[in-house]
Amino acid sequence: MRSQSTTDGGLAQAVIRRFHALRPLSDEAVGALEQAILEGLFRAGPGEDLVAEGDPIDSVRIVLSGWLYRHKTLEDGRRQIVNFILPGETCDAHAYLLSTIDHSITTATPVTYAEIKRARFEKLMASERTLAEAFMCETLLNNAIQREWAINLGRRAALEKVAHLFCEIYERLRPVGLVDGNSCSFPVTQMDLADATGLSVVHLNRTIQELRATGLITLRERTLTIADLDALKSAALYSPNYLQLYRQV
Amino acid sequence: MRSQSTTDGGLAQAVIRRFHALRPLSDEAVGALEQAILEGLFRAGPGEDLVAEGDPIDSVRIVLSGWLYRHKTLEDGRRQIVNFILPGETCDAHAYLLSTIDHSITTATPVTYAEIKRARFEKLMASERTLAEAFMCETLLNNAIQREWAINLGRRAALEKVAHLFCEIYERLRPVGLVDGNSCSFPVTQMDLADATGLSVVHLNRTIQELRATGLITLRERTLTIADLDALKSAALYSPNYLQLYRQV
DNA sequence: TTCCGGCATTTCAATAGGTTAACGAGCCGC
DNA sequence: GCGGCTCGTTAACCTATTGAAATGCCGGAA
Repeated sequence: MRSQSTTDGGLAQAVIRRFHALRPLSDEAVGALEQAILEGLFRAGPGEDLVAEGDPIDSVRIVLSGWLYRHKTLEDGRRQIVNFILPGETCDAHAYLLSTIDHSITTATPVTYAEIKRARFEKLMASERTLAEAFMCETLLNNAIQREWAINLGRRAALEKVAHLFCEIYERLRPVGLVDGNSCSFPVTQMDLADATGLSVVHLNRTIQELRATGLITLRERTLTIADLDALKSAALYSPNYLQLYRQV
Repeated sequence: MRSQSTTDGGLAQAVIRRFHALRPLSDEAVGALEQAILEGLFRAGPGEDLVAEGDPIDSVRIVLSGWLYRHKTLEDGRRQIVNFILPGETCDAHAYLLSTIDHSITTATPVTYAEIKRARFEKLMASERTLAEAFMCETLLNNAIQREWAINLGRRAALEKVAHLFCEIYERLRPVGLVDGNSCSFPVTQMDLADATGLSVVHLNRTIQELRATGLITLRERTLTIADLDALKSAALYSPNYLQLYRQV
């Protein structure tokens, strides 16, 4: 199912815009990145493992369209989604330095991505300073998000967890132009959502009902609509600090 | 209380050994790092904030002795410790790229650390390739640990959580020579432990009693002793993959 | 059209973990 | 030596969340 693709579709533009928001890029950097992306386009269907825990890594992937998630599984099957990877985001900016990877990456939807081989990537980093900084910021941002997930999983109540996740995803989709008014695509099952928030499917479902009942959100046909973002944020005890990198957007 | 220090004490050696385990360092890199460390030694007492959420950052800190923790707090006071920082580890390898930091860093014990100013650090990175890679690995390892904490907080049961934390800390102290047989220093209060595992203090206490009762651990006078590491790991559903960087130790 | 599998939903009983409160030990300043 | 702190511990009670199981919906394959 995974296949090389030759279509472009201007998708690279959104990626570049987001990178630019992370860190100002020089014109040369933009050109070089764009070229590298267009040279290695691939597609994958939904439910495919791009990376499995324990794999060695030798390239960097940038997502042009579609959702993926990082996850880990315990021996007995309990699964935790530790993060989502959204369009414009990077899978493993420097992970080739590690011998093997500690988690799996699976597509939640059909995905288009660009793959840059390690050697090529390192050359890019060496020649384009602003690009190297942008990828560094990408990694740091990832880190910050991961920390916020820790407090989400450890200290927030069920309703707050789910509300917080909705707020975060919405804010992360914004800089790539994937929010439309107060709604955005939200193509994951409730089982995935449960595994991302550390809840059981049953309780996650109840929690979503509750969010619907209070009129905070609508979630239907894979589309999330947030009636009142401020109200949702307040219900989630959401603090925007950790996504500050996007401030320039 | 925070004060510049001029004592050396050979502490830098442990740091260097650990870095070397992360990534092989050239002799020049070792020398340069050692010098940078010795030029900026500081001390802090217990319970001091080295970094507060929202601060701008303009230096890198390497811990020579003592424990710290990263934490975030919700408006209503709920707190989550998102990670510990142990001797030999680095506070914020590249964080100066971000405008402000998303979490606080507080000392749990008296701490000795080296502070390297941004300009100095960047020069080091530019001139010593192996050192730059080592710091990169440090950041990636941090990331991996953070992901493991996500599954710990989201999917493990109380006993597993605490057991897992014990295993992880033990394994992280090992490469810096801070484990002595089957025990190591463990200088944090049960309240801290509760905030690290996402439990209430009361339940954390109950859980520790249980671990004691089953003979898996002893925790007395700030010292943790692990009777049977394999048994503890198995109780924790511990998988060592995510700390693989230390494999060479 | 029919069957099937994935997904959302609901119900109900069971429980892991939270909350509140109280007590004792050790330690510090006075 | 006396309060007043922090920290660990225990008890009793309570609830948020889990787990198992059944139902209905929908879209795809035959």
